Amino acid sequence: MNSKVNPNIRLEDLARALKLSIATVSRAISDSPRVKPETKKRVKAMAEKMGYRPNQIAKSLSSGKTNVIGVIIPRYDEPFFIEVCRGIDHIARKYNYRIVISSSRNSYKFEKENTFAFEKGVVDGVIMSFTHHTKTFTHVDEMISRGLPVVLFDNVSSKIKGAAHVIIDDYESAFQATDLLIKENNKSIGYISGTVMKTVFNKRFDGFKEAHIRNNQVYDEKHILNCKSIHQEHEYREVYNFLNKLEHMPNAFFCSTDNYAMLTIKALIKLGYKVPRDVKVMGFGNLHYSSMFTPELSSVSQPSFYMGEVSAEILISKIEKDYYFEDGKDEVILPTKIVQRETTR
Amino acid sequence: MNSKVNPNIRLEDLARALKLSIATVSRAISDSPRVKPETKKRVKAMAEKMGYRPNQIAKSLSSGKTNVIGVIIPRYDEPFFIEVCRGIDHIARKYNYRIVISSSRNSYKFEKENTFAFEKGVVDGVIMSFTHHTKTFTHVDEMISRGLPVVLFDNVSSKIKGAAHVIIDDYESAFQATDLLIKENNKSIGYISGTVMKTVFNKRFDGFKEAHIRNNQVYDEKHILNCKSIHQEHEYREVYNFLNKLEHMPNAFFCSTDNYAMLTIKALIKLGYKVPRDVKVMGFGNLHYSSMFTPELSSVSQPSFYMGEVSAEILISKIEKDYYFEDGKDEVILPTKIVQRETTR
DNA sequence: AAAATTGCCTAAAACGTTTTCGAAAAATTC
DNA sequence: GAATTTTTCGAAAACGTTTTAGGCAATTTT
Repeated sequence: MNSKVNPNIRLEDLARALKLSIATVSRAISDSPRVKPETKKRVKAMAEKMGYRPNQIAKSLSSGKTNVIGVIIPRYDEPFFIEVCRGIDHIARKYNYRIVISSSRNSYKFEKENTFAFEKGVVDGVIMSFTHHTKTFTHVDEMISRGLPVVLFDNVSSKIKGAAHVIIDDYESAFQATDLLIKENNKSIGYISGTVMKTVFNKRFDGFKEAHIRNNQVYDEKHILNCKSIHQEHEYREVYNFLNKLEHMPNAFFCSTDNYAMLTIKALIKLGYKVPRDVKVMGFGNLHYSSMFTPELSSVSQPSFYMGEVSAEILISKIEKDYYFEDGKDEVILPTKIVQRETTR
Repeated sequence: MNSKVNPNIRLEDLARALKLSIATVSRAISDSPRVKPETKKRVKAMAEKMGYRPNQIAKSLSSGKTNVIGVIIPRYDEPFFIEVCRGIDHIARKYNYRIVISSSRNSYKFEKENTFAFEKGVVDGVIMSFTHHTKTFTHVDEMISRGLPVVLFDNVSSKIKGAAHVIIDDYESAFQATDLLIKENNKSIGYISGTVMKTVFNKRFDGFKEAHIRNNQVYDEKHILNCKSIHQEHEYREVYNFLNKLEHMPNAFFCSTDNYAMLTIKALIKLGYKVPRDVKVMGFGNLHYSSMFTPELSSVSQPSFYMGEVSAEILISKIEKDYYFEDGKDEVILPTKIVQRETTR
């Protein structure tokens, strides 16, 4: 069912028009040294004149390369992931790659589907971050064993060998943030986060605990919330109810996400507290709207755009130079930075 | 340079193992009625056993279909576009398509590049929204004339024939929003927006004006701001300075975007005004974080997700059924809804 | 002047499918 | 049991490239 309807011109048409062979035309187009400059000129002029555009599909089939990078993120509607994608895209373009973004819609099943879709020689490599439901990794192992370069970022797993990891030090960052809150004389600090299924959240909580231990301060279990809801509205109710039932309100909250920080602030205000006067709040992620929020949000700044850039650089070097990090060195840890704005002042 | 390294198995391997022809195996895999059920079973069992996965590239080359939809948006970091993409993706999956999202990074040059990349038989159709710098449309005309189905959404142009348009009635929506503000007894209303280059902004301003005319109310030219900046920070300064210099503060502002609404509120609060007590604010877009904002933002709700869904439905029907809207009927106008939350109470 | 080298080009195979055309086998009809 | 129809399968062309292997002419080396 090859629709002869669109009159796309092919190498063969150029060859005929120029009285050359297809091979020569192909080589001329791709600037091979094996064709004489004058001929190249002729070919290129004719290609321009006839409006020739190479058929990428045929190219891919023949060369085995697609110049496409597959990206799998847990969801589209989290600005962090979009920022990472922007970073990936930025580097991809630089090296003449395009990216295909797939969302797992927070489901292990869809994530697996996405990896299968990417296996089929449609992409040259894959950059991905796991959903927090992902506990087995055979789908990734399969990609790797088929020779597809893979780079993992953000929510990764150390169980996977043969893929590079690009992460931040969640533990250390959370430690620093909490340490700062403690040093600024907040005697009791709460922690608000999401599902305990997500390993990054656990690491952040570990950092939170460690900061308390090292400063000889104790936190109250009653001040810890791990939301179970998924939707914004429900999460807000959960946070609100939690805060509402507290007998004693902490001086500050460390939230594992800017989103939770915003919900927390909103609930605090509803409950009649002033932020930061009565309660201070520290977020995590430093999304671009953190600074638009009123009051402006203090946050652990995660280099999301840069994280995408680094992931893409590594992936492309894997693809092109067949260059693999040796074992143990395949982990890149990106620095974070605490940005103090109004909510902790 | 076909790397024999990955042992992907092909139809030929299946055929050999089953002592059948490639043709039969191909047909069995794709459930053609021309092969006996029993043979199908055998083929499918063997395919499963040997881990066969069809090569999509070869499939595309042969069939002339890629099952990929190209999406071009002005920028990644605007939640509205991401929402639209989610909608597109939702429908695309339903019909077994994948989407490739490209950002024009707010540049006409990149937009054109993106359309060229999509022309090359890599996609079956294109869904796009223009940057506000886009004034000529030959790149789109070229796609259409090559037989590539195109659907335009949001920021479109009526100059383009042969592409469907999916839009909201910016004029009417802005009219309704302003009308409501007037009816609720706001005697003077300001308007805060972005560059006048963007036609949707102009239409929204027209609606704003019309509501005044019909209600016999006048607005003050001094209360109109069209920001020229691009970056958040600068825009905020611009809004702040504008408000700061106002001799007389209006009772309410209609903002052409939720983003502007947030900046406006932030500036108002900084200047010591209470929202909504002193000044009311109405946004446009109803992004998912409008409700997380404190105070919660009133906004014209734009069905962004749905807009994506509709665009995808139209595109796919164009692709599959060769079904084209007849002239004049190729425009779908989606309804908006005013969501009153705290900032106008 | 013969031999070797270089520069420029071509024919044809290969990539892995789909699909057309047709043939053989099986089932049905007379 | 022959003729017809239906079912089932196979050979080969096609999709548009890249690349291998090689050929011919011009140039350089012996």
